[in-house]
Amino acid sequence: MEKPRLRFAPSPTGYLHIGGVRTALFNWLWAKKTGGTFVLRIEDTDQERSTAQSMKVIFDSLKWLGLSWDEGPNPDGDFDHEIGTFGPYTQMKRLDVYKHYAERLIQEKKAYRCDCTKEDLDRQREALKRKDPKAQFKYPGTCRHRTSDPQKPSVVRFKVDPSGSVSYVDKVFGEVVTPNIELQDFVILRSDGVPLYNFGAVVDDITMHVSLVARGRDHMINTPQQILLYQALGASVPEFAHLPMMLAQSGEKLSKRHGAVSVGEYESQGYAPGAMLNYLARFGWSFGDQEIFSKEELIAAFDWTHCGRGDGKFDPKKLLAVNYEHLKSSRLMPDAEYADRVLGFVHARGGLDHVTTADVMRALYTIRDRAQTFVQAADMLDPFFRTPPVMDENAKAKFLVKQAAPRLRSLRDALAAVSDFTEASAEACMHAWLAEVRLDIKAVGQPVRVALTGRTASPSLYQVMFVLGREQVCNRLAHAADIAEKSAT
RNA sequence: GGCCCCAUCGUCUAGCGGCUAGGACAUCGGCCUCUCACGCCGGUAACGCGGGUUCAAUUCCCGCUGGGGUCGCCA
Repeated sequence: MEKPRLRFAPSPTGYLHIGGVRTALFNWLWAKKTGGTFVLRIEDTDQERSTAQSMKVIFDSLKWLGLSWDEGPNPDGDFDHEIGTFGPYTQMKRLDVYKHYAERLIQEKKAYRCDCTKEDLDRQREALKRKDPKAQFKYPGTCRHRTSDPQKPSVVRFKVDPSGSVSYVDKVFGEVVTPNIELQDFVILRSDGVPLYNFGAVVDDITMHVSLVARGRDHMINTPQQILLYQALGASVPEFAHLPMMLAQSGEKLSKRHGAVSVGEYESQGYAPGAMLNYLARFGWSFGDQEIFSKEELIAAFDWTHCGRGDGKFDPKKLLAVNYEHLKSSRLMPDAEYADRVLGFVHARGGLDHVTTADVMRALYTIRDRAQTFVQAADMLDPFFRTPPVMDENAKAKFLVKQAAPRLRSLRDALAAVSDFTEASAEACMHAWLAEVRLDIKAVGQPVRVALTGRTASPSLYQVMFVLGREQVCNRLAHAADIAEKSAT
């Protein structure tokens, strides 16, 4: 079998949607698995909505996710830079290509110019609706057998033979048959020479030798028209794989109304790209009971036969759980990568610019299995690096009370005498001290925790002590004792 | 409304004629415990309905119902 060529063809009209990412991912996975080619093409023919900024967002998101493309625009260089055989793949730079193919179809009488105006058609549509509300409007073929007025602006329409039918075997849905009678003479080129989706995509997929088109099920309706175009242009028809939709919890189309839907939001909320990919891959695809995958495992396991056909609902809670699986210590992410990623979130908290990767590495083990996101992780790390730690007012009021002051001082004195300050020696020291002052750890644990971290929840006290170091621990205990002293209670 | 697609726990899913219908997330108990988590143990929870086919249907066929997609000089 020849190596497949796949593509992801988003239009730059906003952020990169997680539904789009799933489409990109399935294409990418199959290309990686088969040694095929993954092409990125920007479909910017909707000039009203396309922006250079959202094109950049697409590049950035794809790069963050690690979904690298083999051919397509090079965002790091000049857009005119050629990569591989083709490129850059932005449709607005290929207008003459579409025009050429459209011209050919006209020559061969497979398409014709039509100068019916949009207003005319709208009027006809409404008139029909008034006469028979249930009737379906189709272009009546007004210009099919006449020569359009060259003075008037005209579109190019593709002739559809109403007899016969189009059929193809979808890699996910199986055989799909559409009678041509359901179709109509559709527009392939606008009056301004810009191609419409169906035509642009087909011409591009032909010239870019795309052999498998995998896209959302919302495009399934376009496939018959596109196949007709392939045939009319004498090109071989690619394979198709349509993916079921990812809907919001409400069952509606996923949109901003239903919470975060753009890749960028998840990035800034502290999700790992691998987790995002893992969740999306397992959505509508399965591999026995396995839920957690590295990228490599995904590539090895992916196939089309285990793609489901039913639409699904996006579940942010499960995504969060999958993210935790990727963040906790495991084969999925080495400490160094974790530290690298979380450092940015630490710095983003402000006032912690001095913190280095090495600092994070030292404290990492205390929080790695506790944080679900990098944002949470950075928050947990905060007390280690900020001196004095930010005091939670409620924690202070509840635990740094008068009674605690002498205890904190006494403990400080005990810890100050420990020579080799480790997790174990700190623990041993504290136990000895507890025995000496005849207190239960439950009586002093929280005051100590608040003294050291400013919070009522933290990693193990001894881990915190070890990471902070003896001097910091003693200072913080003394500082907290002073606060407790002045407490009203 | 026409055309098209789909249908197993709340959610993502396994199942491809015979299973106590399995897993994961969520949820609810319990254990662990210096706090919060983590972890561990256990529970609740699904084959939409009606006809067929068959010795036997979650599984195959038909209808219904429900959900979704799409009906542009958007993609």
